Amino acid sequence: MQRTLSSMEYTVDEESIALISRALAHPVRVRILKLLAGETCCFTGELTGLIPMAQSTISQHLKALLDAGLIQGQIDPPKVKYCINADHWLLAQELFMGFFGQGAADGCDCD
Amino acid sequence: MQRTLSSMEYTVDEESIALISRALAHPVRVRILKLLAGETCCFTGELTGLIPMAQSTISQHLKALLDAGLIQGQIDPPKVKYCINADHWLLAQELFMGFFGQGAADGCDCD
DNA sequence: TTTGTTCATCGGCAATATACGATTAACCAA
DNA sequence: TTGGTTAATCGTATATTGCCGATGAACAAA
Repeated sequence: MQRTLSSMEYTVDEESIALISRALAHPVRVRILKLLAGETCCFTGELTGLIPMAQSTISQHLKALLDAGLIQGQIDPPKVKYCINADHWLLAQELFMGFFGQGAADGCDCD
Repeated sequence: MQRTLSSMEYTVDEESIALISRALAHPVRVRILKLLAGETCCFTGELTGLIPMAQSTISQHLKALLDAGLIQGQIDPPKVKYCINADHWLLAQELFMGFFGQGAADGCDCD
């Protein structure tokens, strides 16, 4: 995410929405989240069976979701369990609700 | 958005969420949407006065939002009015509500 | 027609994202 | 200790993104 040289400052919410959106910006990550949200839990190994991508690639996508705080992992050697990070999930939900809930209601004379 | 060689197919919703998320994945675009949604009505390229970026850069960001269907433009020579695309905005809202509304409620044995 | 205004698009550069195979790290079991 | 299993990380190639200045297109006004 390249930034301009000029000092452009964003609010925490703006940054948060952008950060979470980046995590959701690839359909396979949306798919993974759906799988994790549906099932109680999941191993990485099971995902490799469900998603036709290299194991390393899936691991990268999981890392992206981890970095965004949308999921969490728990080591259960030699496997790793991944699941939705409920707290952050709720925060993200509220964040997007607030964002999409704003404006666009009072019409626009472009129509 | 590079795709795997293997035939990975996604649902319409998954693709839509990824597409809209890509549009929201940069804080300046979130800011622009807030500005457009916040002001009573349409906005023009006075955005260049509010955002310390080159005019061409802002135009590119507007195009990204246009392509995602989140905003719409109306030519009013020599200016262009932009505003939230209310219809698509509502669809996006419902899409994300449905997405964030799923799962994460029935707990997870990772905790 | 000429000039001025506004916005989109082009070209170029640097940074990031995505994919893969290969390797490494961690751990259990024999 | 040795071997097997699982997942993260490394290295690399390619595609995309983001920024800018410069140019082009469209149109109103003089």
